Amino acid sequence: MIAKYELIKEEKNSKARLGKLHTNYGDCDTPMFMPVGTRAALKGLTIEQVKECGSRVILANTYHCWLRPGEDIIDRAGGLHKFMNYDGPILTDSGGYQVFSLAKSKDISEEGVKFKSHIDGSNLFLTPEKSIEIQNKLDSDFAMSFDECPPASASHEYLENSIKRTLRWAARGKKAHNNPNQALFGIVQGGPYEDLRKYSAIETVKMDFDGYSIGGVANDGESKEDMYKAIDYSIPYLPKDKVRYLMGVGDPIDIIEGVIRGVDIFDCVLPTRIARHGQAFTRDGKIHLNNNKFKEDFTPIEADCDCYACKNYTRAYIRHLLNVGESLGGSLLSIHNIRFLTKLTEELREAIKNDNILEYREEFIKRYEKVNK
RNA sequence: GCGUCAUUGGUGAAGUGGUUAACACGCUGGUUUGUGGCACCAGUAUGCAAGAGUUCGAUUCUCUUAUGACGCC
Repeated sequence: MIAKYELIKEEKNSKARLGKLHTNYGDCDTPMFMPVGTRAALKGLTIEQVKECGSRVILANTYHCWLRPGEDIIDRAGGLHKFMNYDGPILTDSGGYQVFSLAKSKDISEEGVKFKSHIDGSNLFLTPEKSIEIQNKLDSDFAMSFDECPPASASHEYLENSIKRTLRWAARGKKAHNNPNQALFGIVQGGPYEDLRKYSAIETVKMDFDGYSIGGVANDGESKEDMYKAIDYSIPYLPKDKVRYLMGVGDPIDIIEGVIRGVDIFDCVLPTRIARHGQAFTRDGKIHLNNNKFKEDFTPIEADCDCYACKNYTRAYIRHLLNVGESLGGSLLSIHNIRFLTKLTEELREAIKNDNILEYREEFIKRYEKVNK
């Protein structure tokens, strides 16, 4: 069975929506945040710890799994779920982002993208068909079309060609797709331009995918305004009965803004990455737990947080772990940060039910940005 | 007791008779948005053992003292 989205309720004062994703591995309430396990692992966490954070879908990366250990090995292991011991839903990225983020030199042609492995420099060639074939074997529940993820600085002219090629790639990928248990998403591109987003969205929807992603946001210093424009210009053309996924976004305020604009699911490396670098999300803004001022702070990261780290450890201890380079520090902070974002989406769902999401946003931002300033 | 050599920031250390004393670690801030990450960026010695002298000018030359290493009675 292919995962299916069910729209439950639309919030009265915004475009926010409450929904449910029915998958082979259980239902997921949306809006939802998905943590990222790039190489079929959430850095530093066991699968039990990830589950305890309240997250449902885990994202794994096609490019990284393709290079190591290789999709055939994962296939023989029984697919990603068995391989990484996760009995919940898994989403795989197409590799399009890696082409953008880690290939120093790349050769984009109609056929696909030629670039060099970040591991050994060997020549790689990724095509829409290849990306889908790998994802089919990985056996994720959600697969992404292979797209071009252009930089935020890309011109209107460049993007116009790029989104058209991405559309052709989407069609090829859809044709190649062959896994009856896997949903396939199309990706809307077009930078911050209304005409391009509209065109990309309409044409992608014509191909009738199982869900729609909004891509190309939050790249290399794109402004918040441009990100919100990208969402606002894409959403109106997406069907209500399909799930909407804003790729790569995970700053708490961006999640709130995304939900209000009609986005259902998000993923981001932010909670785990900043955790490994010593930072924690809190209601009162982001804090640097490796700061000297926490040296003798024997309180939890957040007093009223129900995560494993907050229930059992103090700021001073976590600071110590970070300070001496014990990976447990990053693990505990990852748990807290993932829990923070899943809790945020729980509250957003509640706000949608109560039709007071705009008030929720106001109060959240007021508190979140107060202490930071 | 005598002789030789050393003494530079929190640490390991480069270095020069003349505007801001290299670099590394540490420390202190910050950055991070479909994860190439124990990453990245920035700041961090008004002072070169102490005192005196030579000099226009000394951390760099000279002397004395202190401390240390090695060698000799």
